[in-house]
Amino acid sequence: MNGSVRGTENCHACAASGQGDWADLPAPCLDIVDRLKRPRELAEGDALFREGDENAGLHCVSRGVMGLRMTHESGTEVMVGIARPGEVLGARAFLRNGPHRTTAVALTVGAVCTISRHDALRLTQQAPSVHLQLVKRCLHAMDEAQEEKMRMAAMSNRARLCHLLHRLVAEAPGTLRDRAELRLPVSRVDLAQMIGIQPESLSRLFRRLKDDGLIEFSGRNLIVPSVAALAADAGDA
Amino acid sequence: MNGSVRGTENCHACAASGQGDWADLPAPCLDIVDRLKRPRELAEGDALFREGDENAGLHCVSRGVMGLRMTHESGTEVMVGIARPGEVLGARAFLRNGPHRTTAVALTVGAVCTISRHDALRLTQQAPSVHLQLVKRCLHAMDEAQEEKMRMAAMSNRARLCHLLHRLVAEAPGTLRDRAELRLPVSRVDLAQMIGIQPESLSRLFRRLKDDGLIEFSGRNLIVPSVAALAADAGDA
DNA sequence: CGTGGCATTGACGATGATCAATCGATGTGG
DNA sequence: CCACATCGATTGATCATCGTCAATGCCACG
Repeated sequence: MNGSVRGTENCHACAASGQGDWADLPAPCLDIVDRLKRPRELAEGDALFREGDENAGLHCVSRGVMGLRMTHESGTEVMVGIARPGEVLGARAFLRNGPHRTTAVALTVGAVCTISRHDALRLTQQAPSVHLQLVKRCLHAMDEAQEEKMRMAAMSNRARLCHLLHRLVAEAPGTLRDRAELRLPVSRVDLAQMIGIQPESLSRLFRRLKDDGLIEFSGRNLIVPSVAALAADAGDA
Repeated sequence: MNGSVRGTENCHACAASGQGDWADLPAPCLDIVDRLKRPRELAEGDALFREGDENAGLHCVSRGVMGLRMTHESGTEVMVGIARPGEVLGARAFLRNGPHRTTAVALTVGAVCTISRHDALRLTQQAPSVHLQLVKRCLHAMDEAQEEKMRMAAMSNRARLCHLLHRLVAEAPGTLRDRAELRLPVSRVDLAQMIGIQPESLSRLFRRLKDDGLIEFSGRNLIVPSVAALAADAGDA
């Protein structure tokens, strides 16, 4: 799929490809970022940082899919977010200058670029636009968190699942017209945790959606005949 | 009510009283804020701003309790936050320079101080510490939103209710030792929405907690014999 | 005294959690 | 190559819980 860009971790290409967090930075800034960054390959399951770790700087996903997990005191882990190429990770911990509150793990093979905390500090101080961009990203993330919190309280499990699938479909590349076909980047257990139900319940929900003709699936492979229908089911019901 | 009796809305006193968001601002900054602010009295039900409103500046709660609601497309309203004296409202919309995404309504009689967008802009530009403080507040709010999102997915309804009550108890004044007695600032419906269940289910949950000796209540008046026991029940189960 | 809003209760059907078993894919060792 | 163990996903059965509809109680207010 996107294995074409392997090796050439270039910020300009990276920012241009998706609508990444750095997309609307002025070109000279991107040049600096490009010089400062250190690329790193990730295998599936590799951790970028863990809950409680001191923040080591800013990370930017260049390939693959990253998962953000949070641990509850009771021990259960919950996936609270998914990051794709172009997205910045660790911005909150960086801005707060405190430890990470989430764990970032690679859900697929991929790569990230890292700017050390030291460099990032200088960068944000010299280029206020970068700082503003980071704040903007956090504000956006916060809007999402709050919206999802509301959705969690106001919508049915089925609607939440449809919404989540819709989001995954929308984010994934390779959607043509209204029909989508993709490989889910997350396990059933993670999926279940993201909408707050048990894996068994998720299985039944999946079967119902299949019975209703909304989706087809086999393992992690998912086919959505009509994305619009999926979105409609995520809105009400 | 009559402007004449309007009290001494003094930022120094306000910041000193609670651990407000302005608490660790340098004194000269507080002086400026004190001059810029315009106080306003609020009756129960008054709206400070509504979803979609352009942000008019920064608001700081000086007395009373404010509720933050969010509307889902389907029409259902959900209370997503509660603000008490010392807390700043509208910081996100101000930083983002966009419309509000929540509606702020007074849950009790109270008062807020407002700094116009124009003044606030000058202030944040001239005093970076104020800007940083606002960002810090947003980051903190985001941590809370994310944590609550996780809690929403990982914990039982009963545990979530205990957690919410514990938070309300902790925030309210007048808790002595381990026993707490307070008047809830929110209706049953709001309470139910905050943990994502129906009012009827909430009623039954309340009764169970009472049967278990965790709480006593009559209308909005709540008595918690052992705050520690309540916190314990919010952790697991 | 009646009315309307809020909270509670009951009854019933729908849904999810839990325990347990099965199935399929994958990987390992003989 | 086959047997075996393992992990993830699914299914079934059962019970607790929640949502829904309806009725009642409570209280403030006109």
